[in-house]
Amino acid sequence: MDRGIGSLRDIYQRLRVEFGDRQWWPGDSAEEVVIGAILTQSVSWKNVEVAISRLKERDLLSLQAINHADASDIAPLIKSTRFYNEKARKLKNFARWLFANYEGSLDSMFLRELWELRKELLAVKGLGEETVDSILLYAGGKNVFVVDAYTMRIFSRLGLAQKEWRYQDYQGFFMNYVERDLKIYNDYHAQIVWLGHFYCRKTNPLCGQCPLLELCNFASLA
DNA sequence: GCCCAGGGGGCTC
DNA sequence: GAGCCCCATGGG
Repeated sequence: MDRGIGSLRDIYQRLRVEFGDRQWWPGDSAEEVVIGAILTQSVSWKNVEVAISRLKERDLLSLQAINHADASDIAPLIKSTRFYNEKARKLKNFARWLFANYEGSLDSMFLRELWELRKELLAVKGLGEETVDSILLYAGGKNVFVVDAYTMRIFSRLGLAQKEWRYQDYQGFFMNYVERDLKIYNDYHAQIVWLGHFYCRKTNPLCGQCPLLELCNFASLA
C-alpha cells in the first residue's frame, strides 16, 4: 500500500544517476516561463524556442506587450507551436486577466495563497491543470508537482498508478510520497519529461535502453 | 505520405 | 465524469 515511498525515491535516484541534474525551465524571466508554459501545450520545447525568439524579435515577449497586441499579430509568430490561433488567444486571455486582477504583476499574483491562486488560474480560459501547475512551480517557485502525459504513461507502465487515475490522483501520489522540496519537484518533473521524450514515445520507443527497463511492465510485454 | 506529439475546451450522453 | 472531436505545425 505504501510502496509509493520507496519506489518514487528509487526511480528518481535512478534518473538522476542517468541524466544528472536537470534543474529546469528554460526562460530568462517569470514572464517568459508563463508564455512558454502556454506555448508548449502539446508540443515539444524545440518548437516553442522558435516561437519565443520570434516574439522576442518583435518585442512581444512580455505580458504587457501581449496585452496590447492583437491576437492576429501574435499568431503568425507562434506558428511553430501548432494551434497557433488558439494559443494567441490564450496568451492574450492570461495577460488581460493578469492586468485586470494584479495590475500586470506576476509578483503580486504569486503572493496569493497557493491553492486559491491555483483555482483562480484554472478559471482563466486556456489554462488547464498542467499549464497552471507549470506556472506555479517554474515561474512562481511554488511547491506543486507537475503532471504531464509522460508522467501518466511512465508511471502506469511502471505499475505504480491505477488505470483510472486522473491528473489529481497522479499529483496527489507524487505530493504524498516525494519529499516536499522545490528543487526536487522541479527536477523530478524535468527528469520525467527527459525520459519520456527520449525513451517512452509511441514512435520509436527506445525501451531497450531505458534506465528503468527492469522496472517497466510495458517493456516486458513489448 | 503517414503518424504522432509535454494540452485544453466544448459538446454529448 | 468519460469519450469524442477540434485546433492545425513539424519531425521521424
